[in-house]
Formats: sequence, C-alpha cells, structure tokens
Amino acid sequence: MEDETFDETSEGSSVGAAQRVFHALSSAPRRKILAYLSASGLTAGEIADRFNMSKPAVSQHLSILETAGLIRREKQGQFVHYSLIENNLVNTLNGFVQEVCPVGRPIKKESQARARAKELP
Amino acid sequence: MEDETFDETSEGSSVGAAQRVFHALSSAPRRKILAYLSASGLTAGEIADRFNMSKPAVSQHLSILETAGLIRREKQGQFVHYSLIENNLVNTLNGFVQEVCPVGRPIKKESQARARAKELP
DNA sequence: TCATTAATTAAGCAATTACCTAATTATCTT
DNA sequence: AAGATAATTAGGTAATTGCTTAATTAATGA
Repeated sequence: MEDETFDETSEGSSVGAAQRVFHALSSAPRRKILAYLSASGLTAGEIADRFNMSKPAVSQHLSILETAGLIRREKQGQFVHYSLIENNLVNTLNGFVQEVCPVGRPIKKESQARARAKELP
Repeated sequence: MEDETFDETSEGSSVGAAQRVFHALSSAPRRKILAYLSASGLTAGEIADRFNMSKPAVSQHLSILETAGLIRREKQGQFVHYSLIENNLVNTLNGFVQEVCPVGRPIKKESQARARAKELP
C-alpha cells in the first residue's frame, strides 16, 4: 500500500509544479486566456474585455496562470501586460505524456500527422 | 466582447471533450492512476490498494477517467479490469499545445530532446 | 443456497472553488 | 493636488469537490 513514486508532495513544496500546471489548465476560461495570448501579448483589461466576467475574476485566473509559470506579467506604467511562456506548458504536458505513454511513440507521430493534415487541405 | 472561438459550450454537449480530459488530469490521484495503468492493466481493487483512500473514492476517480475517455473498463467475472487508452490523452494534449504554441515547433523538438536524453546516460 | 469477495451506488459533510461587489493601490493627466 | 483609469486585494456566498461510511449489486465457491 502507498507507493510514493507519483506523490507530488515529494516534489519539495507541498504543491508540485505539474499539479499547478494541470490545475491551471483544468479551467475553460484559463485555456481561453492562453489561446488569446498565443496570438499576442495583452493587458489585463484587454483580456477581461473578452469575457463575460468581472475584472477581478479574470485577474484571479491570470494569477493562477502566472503561478503555474504559463504566463508572464510585466507592469508597464499603469497597465499590466501579460504574455505566454510556452516552454513550461510544452515541457509539462510532454513530460507527462512521455511518462504515461510508451516512450517514443506518442507525441512525435501525432505531431507529424497533424502537421501533414494541415499542409494538405 | 465575448468571443466564442474557445467557448467549449459550442462543442455540442454542454461539457466538451477537452474540458473532461483536462479536468480528469487536474487531480494528482488520477494522474497517478494513469501512470500505474501505463505499466499494465489492473483491477479496481489492485488500483485502490495503491492509495490511502477508500475504495469508493478510487472508484469515483476511475469513473471520471473513463468518462474522459482516458481509460477503458472491462468486466471480467467479479473483477473489473481497467486499462489505458493512450490515444485520447495524446490527441487532446497535443491538439491543445498545437493550438496555443506556434505550430510545428514545440512538441516534436521537445519529444526528440527527451528521447535523446534518455538514450545517453 | 448461503456466505464471501469485488465493485459500485447512495447519502452526507468539510473544504475548496469561482464568482460577485466594494475597497484599495498605483499611475497618468490636467 | 485632484480626478480618472487600470488593476489588484478583500470579503462574502452559492455551488462544487473530494472524501467518508453504509447500503447495494453481482459473481464465486462451499
């Protein structure tokens, strides 16, 4: 009973990095924010304008995404500019897939298949 | 205001497939279950034995993973055998990364880097 | 058939989440 | 310095989560 291999509490801090990333991604509004930021950096206000949600609510989502290391916050005067940090997202998801799926096979193949599908309409 | 592009409610059913997968992955115990199943199929009881949690609690986690299409349930006599469905996991995560990160670059490169790192100790 | 084992469903509860409005902080403009 | 704007923090609440124990369903074996 009780194998600690995947127990994230043994990652140092009581909440692991992977846990933070996966939790951040579990919310539709937060994934939507990431999608917006994939096109270009935006201020907090510009992001909030795209949602039917109060600014403080959006601010909270931004904070969760930032804590997860998925976005970066830069204060510019009275504005706060947010932008995507791609590495953490890719590393975490890829690392997880590598862990769960037989090595080598999964992502590379998929990625290639998708790339091909996009090129041949 | 209100762009529907990423609104998952427009995916047909009121909760989208991506939402179910990401929600399923947001729980450490559930990710742990996936990791166990990546090595071999297991019965509900064998899985529950690996946790400090009641059997019903584990059963619920299994049900969430099954609904997300990440694992498969097969009744064999009085036992229920669970096993991994890799495709859905890989497709969903990869699709999301493709959406959020500049096309082509992210996952293939990462995957190769990781594969290399594993081969050269 | 009756007891045993595997697993799930049901009912209930403490803790957390996801939002809201109001208040606060910081910056810019005049 | 006063007023406007951008954003966050603070405080509160309804709904949801993540577990628990007890009850139920289903299959096995004496």
